[in-house]
Amino acid sequence: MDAQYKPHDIERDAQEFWNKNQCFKAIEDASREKFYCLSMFPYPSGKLHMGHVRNYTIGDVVSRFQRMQGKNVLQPMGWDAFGMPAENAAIKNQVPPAKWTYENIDYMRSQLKALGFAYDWNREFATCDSDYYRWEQWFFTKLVEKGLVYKKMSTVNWDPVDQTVLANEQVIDGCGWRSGAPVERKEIPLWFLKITDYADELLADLDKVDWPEQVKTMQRNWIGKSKGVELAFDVENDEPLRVYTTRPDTLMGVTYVAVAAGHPLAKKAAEGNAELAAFIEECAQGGTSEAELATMEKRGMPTGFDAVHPLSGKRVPVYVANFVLMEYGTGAVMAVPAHDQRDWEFATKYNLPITAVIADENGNTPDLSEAAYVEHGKLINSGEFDGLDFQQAFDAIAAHLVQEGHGEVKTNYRLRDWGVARQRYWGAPIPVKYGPEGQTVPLSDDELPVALPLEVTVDASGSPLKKMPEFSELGDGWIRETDTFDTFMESSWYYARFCCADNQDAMLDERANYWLPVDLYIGGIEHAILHLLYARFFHKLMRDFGLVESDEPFKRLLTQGMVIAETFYRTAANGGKEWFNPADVEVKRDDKGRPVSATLISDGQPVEMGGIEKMSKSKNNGVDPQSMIDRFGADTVRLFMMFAAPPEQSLEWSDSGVEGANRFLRRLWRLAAEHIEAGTPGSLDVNALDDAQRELRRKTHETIQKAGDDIGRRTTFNTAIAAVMELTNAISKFTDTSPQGLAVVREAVEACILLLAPITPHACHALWQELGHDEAVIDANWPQLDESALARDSVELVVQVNGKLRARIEVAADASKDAVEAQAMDSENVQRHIEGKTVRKVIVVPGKLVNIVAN
RNA sequence: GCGGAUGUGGUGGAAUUGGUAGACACGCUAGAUUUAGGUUCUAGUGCCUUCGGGCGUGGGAGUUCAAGUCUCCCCAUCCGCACCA
Repeated sequence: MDAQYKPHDIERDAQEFWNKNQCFKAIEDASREKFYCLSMFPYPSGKLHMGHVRNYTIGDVVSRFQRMQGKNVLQPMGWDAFGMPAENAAIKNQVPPAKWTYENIDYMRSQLKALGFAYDWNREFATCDSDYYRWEQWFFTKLVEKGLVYKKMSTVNWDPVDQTVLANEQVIDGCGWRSGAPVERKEIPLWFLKITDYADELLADLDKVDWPEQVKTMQRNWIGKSKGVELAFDVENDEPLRVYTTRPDTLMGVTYVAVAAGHPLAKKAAEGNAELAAFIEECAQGGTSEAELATMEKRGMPTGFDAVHPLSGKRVPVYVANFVLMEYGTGAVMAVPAHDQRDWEFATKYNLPITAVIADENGNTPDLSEAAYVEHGKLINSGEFDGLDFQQAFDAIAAHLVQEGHGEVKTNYRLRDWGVARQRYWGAPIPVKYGPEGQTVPLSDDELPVALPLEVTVDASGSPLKKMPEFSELGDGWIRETDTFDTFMESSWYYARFCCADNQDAMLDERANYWLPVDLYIGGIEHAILHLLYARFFHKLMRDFGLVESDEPFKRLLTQGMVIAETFYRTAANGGKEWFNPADVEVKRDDKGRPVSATLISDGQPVEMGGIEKMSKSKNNGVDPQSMIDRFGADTVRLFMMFAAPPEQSLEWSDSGVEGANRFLRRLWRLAAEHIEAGTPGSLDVNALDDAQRELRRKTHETIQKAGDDIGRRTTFNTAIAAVMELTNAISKFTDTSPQGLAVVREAVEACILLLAPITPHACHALWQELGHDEAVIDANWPQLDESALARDSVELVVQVNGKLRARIEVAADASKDAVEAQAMDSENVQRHIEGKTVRKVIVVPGKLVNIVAN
């Protein structure tokens, strides 16, 4: 055996072996338990970043672990290939998006292969392949037929200079990113999917999945089911204003009503009011993102109309307000400034009356001088409803409104229908055509697929499809829809297509029901709401069309944290910051190891330390995975990634941490080499071991137990690795080279290799062969725990006096409580600390501690 | 603004069910061997200390024999907010 650890040779050989033998080709087999492990597929942006490496290493570790548990494992990989960056690259470099995308895929595939991931590459596809998106188009036409799709006006960011729709990301400080012009909100007709039809089921089925509780909470809040009342304020000579409220108990506190700038009543009021018309126009300024709308300055203007309060009959003014949006709910809200903070701020600003109708916890009128009182409480100033609590008031007022024909109890959702149309080129064309008489018709099966033309010129002025008559004009006055699908459409069902990616005749087949649901889905926490909710929705749609049998796509979810790194910069003369990559910077430390300064290696001059941030291009703190693979090998990168932090937390990149991971692998290699050198072990006789041999063997089996639990149940790979490191440290200290000594070491070394095999598969592949095994380590079973090896004759307990550690005692494992207590009391240091005191109580926690309470 | 999370030595982190705070690693200090393959090995390393011990898990209160862990309040940072993927 080569005493040197040579990662590049080892990794090349192992990968060749896996390739040649098609080791990771997954075949459906109803007689075997399946395990479908999926990592969120990447957008082919150019090259892998550390976030990808982390994501895919987690998936690979779990896949290989499950394989060693005897499962039939599917781990596929593909490409989320449609999206804006390809169009941006096209504008910048005059390269067609398709060419750019497929070249990126080729490079990134080679990087994934270099990392040794156990993917079934036979199932690979890119979402921009027409073989993939054709089924999405087909399915969309079925949804149209079933009435789950509709078209309605919707607000988009409009760049008035470039005459194009902007994504929220392209709006910087309220201005278009290319033109710099102030962005406007514009209404255009768009296609929507009725996700709200499934709101209740999407909410209820969260109870069926094994997901992190915080993700489920986020989804529940996003769906936002609420029970309230929709009620009407009459308006003279006009339609009644309909509003929704979850607080009908505060209805008597309404002092004004606010409508959206686009509301018909606002438009009517503006007809004879130039000032109001100007204000309404101003309300169209700015972007559409919720964060922007929620944080902008709340402004309003009276319409001159009054609304009639449905309970009191009193008149309240109707305002136009910039924070009320036409497309959410009814486009109008009732305002209760005493009990809603936003209404309070608005009323304070415009000197509108504030009327308290809910008493505080002492039954008094709440103090409203600084803020609204938003808690529930008993009603006041509400006439016949005074004294009722929240629920009583809700019911009584709702009943009253229903009786008068002024309202109804209604369940509302915060969730809005999914707008799936994009005015962009690089996406799947929406399969719809429009007739000369204004007909809207989904394409028939024989008109599908609609292939996206690949040779195009992309510029900043809107979708090129609109300018391609050969695409959009169908003859006889018929034209094709030129909008494309939101890329969330493709990522909403790719996990199912992996089950039968080669099927040319159907979207899915029975193989999908063998593999689905995905047993473990791994990806970034940033997808906690949108992607995961859309995919769950799509799965239920497919189920209702008989394409899949399960209710949920992802049984278990692991949300990984970000990869972050130190940033370094210099401030330029103009005040701007120049960012330097950590690879080009040297950090100096004081004798306690604290970083004190940093210098740029190339010029030796100091740079500022800018704190630890998410790896990004803008801060230039990304570490290139490829350079790390070139330097240390894939196993070192994988090991560091899994060891540096638990998967759900953010992971701080550390060069010395990577060196440490590499050092460990070299040590492991040497340990195996020295063991082989030491001679042939005897056959292990567990009844003939001395104390030291039994102790090492116990450590081996404790490690087997812990590593299996950590990887399989807890997915805390870092602690599994730490446990194996402890075992290797124990092996290093164990110098017994007798036949039984060597046999115990052999068992320990094999355990290390098997336990690490999912994490550092190349090195373990080679070491397993060196130890003389014929089978490859990927086909080995996870090591078997021998419970009897864990047994101890005696255990160490700690003894506390009043909760403070005062002594340690060694007691027989089966010692009685009384015996333990007596031995604890016997201890010299304990006696010293209870001297002069009375022992009030002694608590014995078996196997753990004794606490003596004395005063 | 709303929703979700995080906070432990010089650093990353461990402590799984309320029961020994700091496993494992990085860094640093000292020493040894010399270091052809980004050497290796040994010892030390939370802070303070009168060497008895005291203090210590973002800050403040509380529950308990016992709190990093449970409850309440506060602070800081990060993620998402529907057209980034």
